[in-house]
Amino acid sequence: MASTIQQQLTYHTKQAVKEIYGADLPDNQITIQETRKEFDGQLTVVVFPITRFSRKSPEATGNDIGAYLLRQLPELTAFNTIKGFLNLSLSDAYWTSLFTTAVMHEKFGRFPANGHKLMVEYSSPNTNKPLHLGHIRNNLLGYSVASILAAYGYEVIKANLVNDRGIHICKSMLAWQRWGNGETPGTSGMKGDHLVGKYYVLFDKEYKKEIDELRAHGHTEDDAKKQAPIIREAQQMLQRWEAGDEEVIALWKTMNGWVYDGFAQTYGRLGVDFDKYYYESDTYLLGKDIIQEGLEKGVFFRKPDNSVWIDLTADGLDEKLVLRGDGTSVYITQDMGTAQLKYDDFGMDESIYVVGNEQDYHFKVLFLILEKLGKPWAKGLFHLSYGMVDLPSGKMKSREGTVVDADDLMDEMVTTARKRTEELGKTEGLPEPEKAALYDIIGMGALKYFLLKVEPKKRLLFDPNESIDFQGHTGPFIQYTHARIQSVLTKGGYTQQQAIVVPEVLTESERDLIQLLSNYPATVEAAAKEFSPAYVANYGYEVAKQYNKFYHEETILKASDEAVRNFRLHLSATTARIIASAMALLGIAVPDRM
RNA sequence: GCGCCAAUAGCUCAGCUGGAUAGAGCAACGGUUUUCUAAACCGUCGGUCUCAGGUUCGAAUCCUGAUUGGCGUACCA
Repeated sequence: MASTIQQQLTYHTKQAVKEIYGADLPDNQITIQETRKEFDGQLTVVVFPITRFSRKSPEATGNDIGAYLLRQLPELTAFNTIKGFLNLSLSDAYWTSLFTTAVMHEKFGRFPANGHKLMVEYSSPNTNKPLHLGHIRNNLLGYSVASILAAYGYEVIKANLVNDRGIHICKSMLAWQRWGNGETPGTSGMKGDHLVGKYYVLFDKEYKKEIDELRAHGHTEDDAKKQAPIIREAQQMLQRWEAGDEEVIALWKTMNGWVYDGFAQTYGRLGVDFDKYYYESDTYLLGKDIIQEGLEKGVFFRKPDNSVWIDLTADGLDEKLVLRGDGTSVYITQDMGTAQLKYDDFGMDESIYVVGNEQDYHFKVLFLILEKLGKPWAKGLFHLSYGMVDLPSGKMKSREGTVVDADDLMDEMVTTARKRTEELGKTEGLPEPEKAALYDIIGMGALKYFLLKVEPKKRLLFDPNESIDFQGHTGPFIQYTHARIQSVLTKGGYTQQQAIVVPEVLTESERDLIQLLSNYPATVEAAAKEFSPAYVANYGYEVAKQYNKFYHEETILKASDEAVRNFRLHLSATTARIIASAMALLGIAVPDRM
């Protein structure tokens, strides 16, 4: 692959410093950035670091280097130095050639396979309640990061570790047994996960009531929480589950089945999928052989009560329990075992856990332990920690019913999309099924973009009273730009096969658009390295915005010159393709009309 | 107490490994359509980048300390 203009500029700037000032300029001293709009040129070399070697003013140095570069690089047409910034103008021939040889290419922005395998574990729901807005963020992040890494050349495995057992599941089961009267999704008309969630909430109500009663009779809060009859019953149910009690297992299977049906619907609407499911009911006993291994290696130690610990105080952390005195697992025991299992199954080079930032400490400890155990794959583990989605009233809590339900929110988004679109009269004459599909694309696009445009680690505020926007820096804005381009292409009779003719001279908005489009691969790369879909989201917005500017400034179909018309159609088509490609990395569909 | 994370316009957010006068959107106000989709475009208004020091030719960005907020520090998951 030919070297980029940035690489050439770096090289020749070094040469210039060597020839003119007789000094070696280290690579990290060379900064090349895009020229700010208010100045002439497209690329800028920052000359301050060079003045150390030139012993001249920034302006004089810039002029020296600029003159040298102008002689060496035929792509350059002019330069100017302002306050220590050497602004370079590249010829229109350079930009059009960049466009036809690279940007226009079908696979522009997709990297060749790099031979590395990577797992993204995300979603990982509990099967005792429906998904809420926080889960949507998790799912979209996981799906998008997986797509971005695949585009960057990884072989990606999407995994979902389902938390399908434990005391929280037994709570729903017990409440259903007690108050359900045999209610099923079929008899109630409720989506399975919502039905099960209803009983989880009922359990909690009863539990709270019992706690209050006990406290009224003089128990301490801690004691009341342990002694409440209903929680004891749930614990007994968990023991029966672990003992393989047929009745409990049957109920567990039935109710989990309802939940899975519900989740499948929600996942389908979200457009996320998985290559591999792990179930905690299969993995919760794993990890004990690793405990043994750690004891033998002297990484772990046993306390008199028979519990097993690791001392991480030397690493600035605490002592951490890894196995209970009675020999049963804790959370981290399972996670050690599951990490080993996943590696044994796939042998991946890297493994990303998409989990909320409340578990930062847990993963820090987990990764450190695996490293101390000498697992060669431990250094490939990464916790993609994201911020919680908060409501104005604070954190969402399923037990207390203060959540924004995933299904409700999606319904609302699609309904709003329908309303907005019909107000604008955009879909008159369209058959109903097509309308419905379009509203789904727009509503989901608004929601997904809203969640993905924000840097993952930042927490997100969602105000249910303020609807998610459809104008400005939003998904629908980008979708609209795509639809608008498709409309122009259709009217212009454009086909991809048409040979491209390039004009001699570009307008500023054409040049800016080409330059922006040419940044697509670098954006994908940055997003992949930082595991941040936000880069791609914001890039898509920039492209749409720049295209709209171009669209308003120039006429396409009625361009005076046939070559210009042809070129602008190709430029539009390429813009649409890159928008569609970038949005696909976010799991956002783009319509051909809206 | 200790640890991790965040703090940028009234609100929601960008700002890449330090680089020019800190940028978008929303909200408010004004303008643009007999011409390719006005979910658009252009303009006005809006900032002591939480504070105080430090490093540097240069700091929203790096370092130290404080303040505020979130999370964690469970033999819960």
